[in-house]
Amino acid sequence: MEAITIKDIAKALNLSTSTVSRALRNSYEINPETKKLVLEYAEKTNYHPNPIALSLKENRSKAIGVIVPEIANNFFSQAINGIEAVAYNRGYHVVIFQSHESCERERSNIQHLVGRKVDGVLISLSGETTDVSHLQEIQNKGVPLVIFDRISNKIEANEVIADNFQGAFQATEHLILSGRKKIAHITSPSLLYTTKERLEGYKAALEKHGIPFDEDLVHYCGFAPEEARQVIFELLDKQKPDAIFTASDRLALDSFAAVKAKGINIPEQVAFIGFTNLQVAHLLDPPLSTVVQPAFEIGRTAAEMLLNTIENKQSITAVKTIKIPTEVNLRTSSN
Amino acid sequence: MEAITIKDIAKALNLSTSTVSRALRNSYEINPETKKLVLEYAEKTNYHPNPIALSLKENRSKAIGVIVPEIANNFFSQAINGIEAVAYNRGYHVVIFQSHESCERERSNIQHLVGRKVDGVLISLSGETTDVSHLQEIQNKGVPLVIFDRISNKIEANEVIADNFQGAFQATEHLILSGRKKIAHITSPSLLYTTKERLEGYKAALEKHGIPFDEDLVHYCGFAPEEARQVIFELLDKQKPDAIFTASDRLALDSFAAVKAKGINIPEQVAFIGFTNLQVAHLLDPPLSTVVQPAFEIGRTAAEMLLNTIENKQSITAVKTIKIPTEVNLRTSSN
DNA sequence: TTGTAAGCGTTATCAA
DNA sequence: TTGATAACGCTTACAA
Repeated sequence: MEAITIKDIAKALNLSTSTVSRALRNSYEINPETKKLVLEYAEKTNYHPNPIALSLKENRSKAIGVIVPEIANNFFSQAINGIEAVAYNRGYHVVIFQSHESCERERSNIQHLVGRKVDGVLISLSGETTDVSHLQEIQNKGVPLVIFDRISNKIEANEVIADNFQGAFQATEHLILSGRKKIAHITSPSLLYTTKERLEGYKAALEKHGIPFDEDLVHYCGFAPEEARQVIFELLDKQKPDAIFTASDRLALDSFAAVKAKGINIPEQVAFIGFTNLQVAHLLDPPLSTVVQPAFEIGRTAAEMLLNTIENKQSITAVKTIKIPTEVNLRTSSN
Repeated sequence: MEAITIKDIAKALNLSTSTVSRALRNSYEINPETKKLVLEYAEKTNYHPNPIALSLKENRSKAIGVIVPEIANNFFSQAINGIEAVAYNRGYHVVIFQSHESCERERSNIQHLVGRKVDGVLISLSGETTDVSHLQEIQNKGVPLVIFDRISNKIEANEVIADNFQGAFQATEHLILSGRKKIAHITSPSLLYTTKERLEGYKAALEKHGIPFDEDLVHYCGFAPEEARQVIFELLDKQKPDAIFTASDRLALDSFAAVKAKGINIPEQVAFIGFTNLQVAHLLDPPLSTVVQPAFEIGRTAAEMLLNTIENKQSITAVKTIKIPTEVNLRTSSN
């Protein structure tokens, strides 16, 4: 039941391994009949080249590594879906790791992937990552790299992100146009690039409509489960906003739940809109308006960019950033 | 910037590769000083053994393969999370594939994984898989295998599943105890093992409470997006149930949305409970009672079982099935 | 057109 | 205690 090798074929057909190898790969420098013989035998015995031997020889693995903060997250699992779709079509494997929002773990993941000789790396940075030397190292080693969604301005790399500025602008403007003036922004840790971009979009919308920016209305939340709830309660007590713009699935749901728990009416007293990839936003009570990051599309695009770089269709040094538009879904209680 | 190898160390220290190798692995048959020298140099140059060369030599990869129908699914992404947690702790990599509910794709995934010499496979069957010969083949090859959640009775293998019977029983009984008599069951394709078990639980609860089983109240839904909606509309028109018990996230949401779209009051006219891993069930309008499959736990358990088999802590032939209890969350509009 | 041999990085066997 | 050599499966100069 052991897998058949080129040696076995060679022995069976009284040929040398190199002849068999040639028959299997090239078409030139080989007698068509020999070739036919080999191919038939290979077919019959269900021969498949050993990818590990190939990796060792060619120093590549036909695999790409993916590092995300968490798999069990709508955005990331959808992005992985997009990545996998492209990789599969182009004959690559996907090796997935989670950083669990830990920079230490992220470094270790990178080490593993490099050791495994992956042909390229797709990464969305952990919420903790400020030092990006581990990424610079793999760039120096010539390993193609694409950063998606959670990018960093500390490193020059190919990037794919949602248009966070635009999404945040639209979300905020939507709240303003529906008559809100005191719009809170509950968002992710301040060092994330996406956080900054969204804040800019939020500010730009306020400015456009002549509403002064009040930094007490902006709250940064870590990834601890109870944190958002505390922040919201405090916010509701002190700043008393008439609208909340949240930056992620988790923040949207935690805020939503916290506001309801306080017995505050949504959207009469506090209107909501969130950056989320929830698929049930329209079924919530009341339905939640959302700004959606096209996760699948982001994954797809990032994977394509990476594979193009790997296959030298794109220069490894020509760094660029692709922005994918967000989608706004406005929902009212009536529909 | 190329990775350093044993050869490099040997050359630098004027030793043979075998001595270096020994210094790095064994402690015996080696001069402590030589060993120290090698280890120091290895440390200094940041030497890491090439896992690909090791794989080729030892015919194993320190990687496990995971095949799930879809990654972008709460249940599966949480299960993968559990798998990854265990694998990481025990020094294994996780290679993930999706079958996209296609048996063909599943076979191809298995081929890839076997080719890659993964040390074991974790799989949750596609909704289409009836012929399990591809699984039997890898068993014959001696590749450790654990099937989780979507198992099959056509193959003897290690399995980890939720207690679907118990969960379905509790769900149905809950509806009965709240006064419902005409309880519909919207469920997955009939050939899934989980579907059968849930149906049994449903029937058992009806029987216990003297309600005759009516097969017109049971509807099997494929994975097409619009299918559930159609089924629900028809069901509402013809059978007019006073309660619905659904079998998955998707079916719960689609049914929920369809019933609301019909302008039917939940739960007054139709009560709901679903087998889901939604994290927002309590925020829906009205809150949705759920039977939760402990996805993370299932993944964790399956991965542990697999790694124990791989590392020979468990015989590969001693096949067993582990059932993980489900959790029931009852929710009413008032809380 | 085909075969021989070296090499990818490592370990195991045997000899020194 | 150390070193030379073969082997894992494959490709590719180079030789025949």
